Amino acid sequence: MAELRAPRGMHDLLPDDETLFEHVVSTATRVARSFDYHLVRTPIVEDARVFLRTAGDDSDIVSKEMYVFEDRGGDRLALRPEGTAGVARAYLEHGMASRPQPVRLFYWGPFFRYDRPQAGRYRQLHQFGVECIGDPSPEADVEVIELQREIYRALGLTDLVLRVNSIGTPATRRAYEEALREHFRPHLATLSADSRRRFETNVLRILDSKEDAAHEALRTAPSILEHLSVEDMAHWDRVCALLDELDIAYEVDARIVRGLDYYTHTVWEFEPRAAGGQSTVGAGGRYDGLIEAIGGPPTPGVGWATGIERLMLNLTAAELAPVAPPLDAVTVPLGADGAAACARVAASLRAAGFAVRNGTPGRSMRAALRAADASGARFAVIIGDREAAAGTVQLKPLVGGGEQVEMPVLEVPTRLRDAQA
RNA sequence: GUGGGUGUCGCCUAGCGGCAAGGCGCCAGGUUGUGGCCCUGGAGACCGGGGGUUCGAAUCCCCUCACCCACCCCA
Repeated sequence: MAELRAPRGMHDLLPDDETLFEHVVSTATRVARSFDYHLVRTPIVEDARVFLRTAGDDSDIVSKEMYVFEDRGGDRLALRPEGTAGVARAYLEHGMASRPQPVRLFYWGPFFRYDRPQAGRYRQLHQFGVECIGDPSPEADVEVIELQREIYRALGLTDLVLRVNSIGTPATRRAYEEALREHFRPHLATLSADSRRRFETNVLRILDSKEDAAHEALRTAPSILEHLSVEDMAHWDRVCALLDELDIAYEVDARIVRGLDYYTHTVWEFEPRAAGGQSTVGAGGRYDGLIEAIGGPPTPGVGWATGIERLMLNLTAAELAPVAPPLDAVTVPLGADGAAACARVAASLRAAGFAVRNGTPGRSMRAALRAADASGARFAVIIGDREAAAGTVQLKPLVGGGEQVEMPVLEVPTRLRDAQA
């Protein structure tokens, strides 16, 4: 066992996994671009206040999961635990409110949560997310949900369940919280300690509790949907109607309240049908109060994030992981002149767009061909001193049938291209 | 933070008081410059770490660390 290891809950992404990671990111990127969303890269580190002011003091992210540190200049910084607050900060800082609204952005990269690791849960995780900022309409909510669903579909994940809810505006939420308190007050003695604490700090999140999930008080709790104002209800009804219009299947789940305080109106989650522990693949919501919370003008926004590692787990389980594209050729150098010629031929083939490994010089032909075979390359390009002197190569197909052919160096790119078709 | 499980070459596994084995992978060979299958050889392990019991510990006991799984919560 190596003495030095990657930090707890953080992982090296080795070449085999990287193929899948790249597949997820490139697929999501392609779909997002097709909806006119554009990549934004914000720093991995932010002023801690960006998250402290937005996520809510009782959110798990702030209360126990954030990596916070002081830099050498005494600034209080945080490794970003989620993406929306940083993107909102960038929107504000760069005056994106003066661009045509809404501003459609996507991002991907690492996020950090100081959490106890387990299957599908990491201290450094990667998310892909989108934000649609500056449009208060239900149409924007449904656009980002549709975009999310299209990404899952493009990846081949068609068995995800979409659960949707509305948590209204802060005003209706406050009224609902009062109703919830009245409902839970008589049951306080029998609820878990965690729920009793939430009763004071954030009563909504009692509904989140799995510890008390079977408690009678949770089953009989009033639904937030019954407490929506007329305006909230209009927004919610429109979201449902648009989802129906687009044939996006969903289930209404009044217990989804989201872990972060900044959400308003529509909130949702995508989960595999065979739900296990850490199963949520992606989740999102509307966050009309967030930009105000970090010092900007009232600005509506809606977005979601999806866990790249969790997508990778689901794709692997469903055998939807792609195989890496094969190497086009490996050179087999024999002798000093052959080695020099191999390097030149490899360079010219790469310039022509092929992926070429230059074979290790000094090996026996047997060993070199074994290595070429193990690489999975389509062709071996054999050059010994004889071929080097003649300006030719022995082009040997490594997969399927096909005879080895000696040909001038200049003909090799054409042959490789023909063989691709 | 709370439970449970597991630690033996790079990976997977056997051994469960008496010389640490095997498979995969890696390297080199199997007579001239030709891969896969097969065969031979090689490198690679202070058996997670520390302490104890014993003539003798990978093996039994204690402590510790790490990882995994689950809870909590979430991506």
